[in-house]
Amino acid sequence: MKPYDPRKIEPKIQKRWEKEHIYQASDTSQKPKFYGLIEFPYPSGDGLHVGHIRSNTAMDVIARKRRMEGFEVLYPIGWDAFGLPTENYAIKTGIQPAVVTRKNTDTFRRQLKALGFSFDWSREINTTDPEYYRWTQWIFLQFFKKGLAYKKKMAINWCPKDKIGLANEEVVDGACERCGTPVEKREKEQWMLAITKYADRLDKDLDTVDFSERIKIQQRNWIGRSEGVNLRFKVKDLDMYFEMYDSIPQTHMAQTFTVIAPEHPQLVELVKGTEFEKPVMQKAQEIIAKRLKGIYEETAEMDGIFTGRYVEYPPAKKSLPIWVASFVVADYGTGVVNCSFHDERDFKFAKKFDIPLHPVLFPKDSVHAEKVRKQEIFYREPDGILEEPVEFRGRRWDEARADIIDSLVKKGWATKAVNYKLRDWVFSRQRYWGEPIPLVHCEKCGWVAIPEKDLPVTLPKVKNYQPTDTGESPLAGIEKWVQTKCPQCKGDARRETDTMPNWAGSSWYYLRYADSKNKEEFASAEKLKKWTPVDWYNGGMEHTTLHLLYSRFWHKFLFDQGLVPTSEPYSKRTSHGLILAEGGVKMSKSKGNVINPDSLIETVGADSLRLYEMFMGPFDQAIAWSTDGAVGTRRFLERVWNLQQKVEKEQREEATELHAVLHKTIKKVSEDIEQMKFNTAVSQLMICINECEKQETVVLKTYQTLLQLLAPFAPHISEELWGVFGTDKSIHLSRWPEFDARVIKEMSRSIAVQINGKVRGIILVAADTSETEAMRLAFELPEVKKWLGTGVVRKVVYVLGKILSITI
RNA sequence: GCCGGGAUGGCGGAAUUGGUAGACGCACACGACUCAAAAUCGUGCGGAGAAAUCCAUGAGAGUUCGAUUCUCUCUCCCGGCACCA
Repeated sequence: MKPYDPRKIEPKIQKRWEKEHIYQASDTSQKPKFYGLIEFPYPSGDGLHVGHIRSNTAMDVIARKRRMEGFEVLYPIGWDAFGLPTENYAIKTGIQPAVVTRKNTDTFRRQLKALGFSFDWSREINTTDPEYYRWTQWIFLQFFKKGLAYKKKMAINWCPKDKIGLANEEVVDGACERCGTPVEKREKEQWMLAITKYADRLDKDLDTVDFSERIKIQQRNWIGRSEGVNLRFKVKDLDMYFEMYDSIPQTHMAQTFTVIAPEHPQLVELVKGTEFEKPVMQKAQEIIAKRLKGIYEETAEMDGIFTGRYVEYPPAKKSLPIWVASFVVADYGTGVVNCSFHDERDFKFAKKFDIPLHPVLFPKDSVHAEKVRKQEIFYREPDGILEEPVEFRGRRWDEARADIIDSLVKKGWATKAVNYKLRDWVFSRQRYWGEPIPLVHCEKCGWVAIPEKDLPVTLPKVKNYQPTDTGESPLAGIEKWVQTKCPQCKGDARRETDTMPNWAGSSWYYLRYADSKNKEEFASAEKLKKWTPVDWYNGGMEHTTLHLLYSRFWHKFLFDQGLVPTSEPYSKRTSHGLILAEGGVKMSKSKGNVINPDSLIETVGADSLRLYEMFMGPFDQAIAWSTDGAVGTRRFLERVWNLQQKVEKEQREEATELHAVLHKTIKKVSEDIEQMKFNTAVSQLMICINECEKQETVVLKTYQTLLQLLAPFAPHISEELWGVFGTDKSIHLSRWPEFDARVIKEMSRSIAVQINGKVRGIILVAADTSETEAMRLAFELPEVKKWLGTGVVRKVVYVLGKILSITI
């Protein structure tokens, strides 16, 4: 027997797989399909991270198991290659981003292949390939044509040092990610995608998919659906009306004043020509300016001014003064809000500006109720008792909600309404390394789409990737590229110089895998029908509210256009935990604690590395790296290798206790993989190998089965040994083992004997031993005799195969 | 502040979802092999105790024959959101 040498075996096996194309998904196969997906990596200059390996291995294990279970498996790979790090590298070095990207993807490809993932490399895609982003642009144009892409002036994050517009995700704790300078806000025209039009379905349809609960909760929080009422009020002495949204209308009788957002478009009209006009507009400007600097966000400090106007408020038969307030924003609800004692912010504001309050909700406990009555403390609790409106006096705040809403609607004061926290998606970036937005601006025709036949609008090569002083994309500096003709009127026009965010290419990439070489469409209807939706998508928790939501939105839009066959892109979504450096801190280049996969493959081998990453801990939790642990899994594989010597050549049934352990292992490994409990699946394999080592010899069938169970985790060593002990056909195309429940059941088991709740002895019995028999065996034990003493048995609880509990 | 998830040996973690707490692995110690070391194999490994035994799953209570698991109260840690009316 040769010693186990992964450095020889692994490349050899990888070549064989490549030659036999065993991981290429067939579009015409009659087998049921399985589409497993991982988030395609951003090919950074640092090479593959051990975190990539963890999630890729997990899905590889699942894909390999599915293949062995008889599915036609699609497990594709590609590169999400547009983005800042590459652009910044280009700025620093002057090397073209496309060149840097090619170099980086080459490294990633080599590393991924060395790890033996069962990717279908024939479908490899790259978001920066014009043949790919042509369709990203095409999809954008569908949004544009349906009016879901629109331009809007809005505040963006601005780094005053770098003189550059920053995306929200490039702002960390209010400072520029790159230089740490505090970020300012600046008004700029931006392309927007109307994701809010889909807010309702993005929320509701979560019920139809198998996403882990915490992903659903996080998406729901982000969408922020809120149910309430809209009320319409007239401004006193003016022919002017305000709508306002109220999500807690139970306390509407407590409302004593109204606030309006300083940026509200109707504010000017409200105070025009009055003595209040000047001070109010001045204060509003002041608040807006402070907000742009982000001051209020930090301090929650309040500011405001009385406008001199009132709204007529029929429920209370009075008029409420209108104030401008710093805590109201124009882009949630309607930007106008009625305020009451029972909202903490309103309460604070009223106290600061001496605005009268009127509590209507009181705690049961009289001491506290008195304090509320005297308006000394803020109060709002679900079990509080209402005093007004009188028809609801004595009812609990939470329980009365539905009835109060009904009554408001009936009286004609309100209509039911829904609001969302979700905002439309800012889709422009003033950057070079992204998909050009395929639009031109013509003086006569406005914004005009580039005709389909002229797509893609390719990125021109530039000399200088440095953003301009004005915050425009470097593309704006290429006058030759910017100047063009209007496709509609053939007159002079100028190209849009903004590019798309890096979320664009990743919003639909899983569709392209179905038909990655198609030159006529982003993917053919037939192939989309064959492969979509994605059956299982694993990725990072950090993408829950951005990528995952964005791609669901794109997919739903495409579904509405009849371009994809399902309304949701992913049937199932799970997430992995981060891998931290040894000591539990974040792995980073600057800290010098990054683990290099190449050297690990060299020292312990790809199989050991894969196995360790599955064994290290619960898959969905963050965990610290330990290179010693990888050495441990290498030792395990050595033992699997050495077990060859004990294998009997003749095929026969296993007759020892090992038989039951083996079947238990088949069961546990099969079930644990489905639940992504890879750590316990691996430990069960270890238990089974330990059991094998105790035997004189191991039956061939047992060894074969073990190799099959190991195959998804350690595909190379199992393939190599399968060549000796299995068949000529790849182990990865063999049939996944099935367990025999009877064999497991027949296993004898030890049962604990408890006396007064404490374990005093253990009896070894068959699984179906009766209570009387168990009692008889228990009473024979000297420990039990001793503890029983002269006591009288008062109660016996016997759980089959688990415990015998005696109370004396 | 709101929402979610945690806390178990020296370390990563396991516990059939109410049934022998610490599986499996790492580290460590001792022994075998060796001139020696590494590798490998064997033994031990929560704490206290000579032992019987007792204590122990963040803290405190409760339910139960029996609680890491269920209920309540509290502490700490991690993640997400945050002027959302």
